[in-house]
Amino acid sequence: MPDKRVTIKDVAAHAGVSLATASRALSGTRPMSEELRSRVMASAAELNYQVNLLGRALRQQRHPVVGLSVPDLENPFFASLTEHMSRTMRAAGFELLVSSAGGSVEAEAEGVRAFLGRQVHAVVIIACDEAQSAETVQFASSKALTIQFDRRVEGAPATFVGCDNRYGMDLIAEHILTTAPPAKEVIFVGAGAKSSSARERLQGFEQHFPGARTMLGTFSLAWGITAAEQLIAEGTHNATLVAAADIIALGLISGLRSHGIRVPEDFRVIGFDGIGPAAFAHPPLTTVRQPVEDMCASILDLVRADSNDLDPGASSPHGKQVLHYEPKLVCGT
Amino acid sequence: MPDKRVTIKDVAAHAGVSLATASRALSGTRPMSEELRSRVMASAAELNYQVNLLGRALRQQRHPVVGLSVPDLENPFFASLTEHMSRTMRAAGFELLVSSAGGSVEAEAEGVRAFLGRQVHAVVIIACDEAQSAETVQFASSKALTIQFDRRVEGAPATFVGCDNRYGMDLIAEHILTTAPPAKEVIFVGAGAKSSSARERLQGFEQHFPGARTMLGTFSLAWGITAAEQLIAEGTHNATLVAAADIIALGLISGLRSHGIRVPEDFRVIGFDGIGPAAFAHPPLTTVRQPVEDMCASILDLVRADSNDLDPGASSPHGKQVLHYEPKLVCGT
DNA sequence: ACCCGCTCGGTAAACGTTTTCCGAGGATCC
DNA sequence: GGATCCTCGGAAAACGTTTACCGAGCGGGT
Repeated sequence: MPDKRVTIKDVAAHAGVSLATASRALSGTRPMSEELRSRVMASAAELNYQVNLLGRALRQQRHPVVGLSVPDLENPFFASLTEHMSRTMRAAGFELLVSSAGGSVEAEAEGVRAFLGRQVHAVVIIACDEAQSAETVQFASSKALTIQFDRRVEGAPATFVGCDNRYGMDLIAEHILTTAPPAKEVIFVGAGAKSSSARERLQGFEQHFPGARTMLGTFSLAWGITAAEQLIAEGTHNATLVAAADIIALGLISGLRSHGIRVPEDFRVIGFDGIGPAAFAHPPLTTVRQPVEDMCASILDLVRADSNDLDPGASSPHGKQVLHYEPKLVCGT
Repeated sequence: MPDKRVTIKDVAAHAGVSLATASRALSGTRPMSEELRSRVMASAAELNYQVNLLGRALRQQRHPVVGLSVPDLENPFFASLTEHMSRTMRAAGFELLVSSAGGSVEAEAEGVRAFLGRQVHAVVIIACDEAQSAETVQFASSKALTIQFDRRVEGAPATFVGCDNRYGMDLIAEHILTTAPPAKEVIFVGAGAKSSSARERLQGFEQHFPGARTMLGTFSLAWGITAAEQLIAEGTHNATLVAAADIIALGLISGLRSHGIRVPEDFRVIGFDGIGPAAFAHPPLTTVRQPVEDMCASILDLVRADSNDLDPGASSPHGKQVLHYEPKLVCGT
């Protein structure tokens, strides 16, 4: 049985002061006599008052909220990113609005529109589709500070924050070449070119292993399993599998092991991302871990910088900017 | 370079009509001459106008938004629930606000307060802690329609939607007794009693296997692995392991297999929840699947019913209500 | 000719805040 | 004792909408 709505007007009346005084007492905007302040506070507590953030945001013309659009929460990497963003933003006094596109470009667009309609301070978007999400990113950029995260789309004037996928592949290649017999075949199990990360990881791999075999599917457990079965069906006995994401790598391992194949003795599997389950696998998956905390902190910095951007022109240019973070190799075996 | 803010006033001026007309043209509240309407629409498009939902919500005194508080997005079951809720609510015209507590009761409380401050239409909460979250649920109930999801707390006047954990355990027990040699030891690997689901599943198990061994940890992959190693260290060779959640079951399997133990030949593992990766495991994990879609639909119904609750007294009582949904057995092996 | 009712545009109030401006009262300084 | 400054409370405007109310125009029924 929800209360009747109680507004600051009720609090003011109950405490016998004006609206202005009540507002100042509650928000501490201006110093005031201790006696009055505590009287207002007491009234607020008694009436179970809670500020209406909509009214506040409307009046103040700012809304300490950032919207995060992710392609799909069922992907543990994105779920983890969301969790980290939530923590980071909350600690800095920003609320996080999350919208999952569920893989649909339309849902993504709708989610971002809802963010903008709610006057979010910034939009952080992990684009669904390198091509089709461009319009949405463009639109968001025209309305609010927009930051692309993890996946980049072409030609949008929005700062990008993500990890250096090429460098990650350098690390993986170096690891393979220094620890494995080069005679072993190296196969890339990646994802189709719908996202910049899929593309960059593939390109990074091809640069180090020109002519090597590549198998492309989606960023999912299911694809890893399918790829494993395909390899087994073909009679491949022994190889180093480089997965474009941990979730694929886990699928590969599951698929291989369920057919009695030993990992890492027969097949070696290497991942990318550094999600939690990878570390818990036995033996732990060798992967390159994205510095998620650093990237979130970087996004927070961008948001904060824009917050203080009340003197236009005096701060960082609003143009495109690319912030790459270096992943680190995490050796499991 | 974000636009100057463009309001409906600008659109009205540009189209040469009054605010009221502009508003009516855009929202279609009242029929009007086609010529005027299209002129307003054209102006809005040209100016790249987008409605300010804060102003609208303030005026209309309703905000088609529901807030969802989850304990931890890194748990794939909750991530999946979130994904489903997002889809369900979006399709019905409600926006979903997500807050992850990251396991912290304080963060949970803060998130819910933020929801309420934003005048959400309803709060859906998966409580972090059966005891400590009670206050938060109570508070939410006093301010808005509040629905407890999956985990219940004591004595809060909020409707509960979740699956029938006892019945799920009935299904599992029946499955075990009809398909396995009863001589095999049955062990429960669950989670501590911080949540109603952990408790109910444990109690359901104990009812069917009185005196059987129970090991309690957390709802996590790590705990599954730890438990597996503990069993191996103790020299257990052969048993049926009933996990309180798929995520624990997957940890068990991973832990067992990495020591060369065959599943399901040596150890049989059964899960609970029906998350995606369980189905993709090889062989697929036997588990009971929670009817997530039905539960989300049920929540939507509750939210909608309350939406139409403009004639107070004529509709469903706002009192406590418990909606149990029956999970279904999904046989992997 | 008159009135009724309908259509459709505008004016202004309202939603819950914050904040600017004003003014009353008191202290301080010459 | 007056001028000046500071402190602190209140009245009212503003944020961007929607919507209740009003009124003008007009067609049609008696």
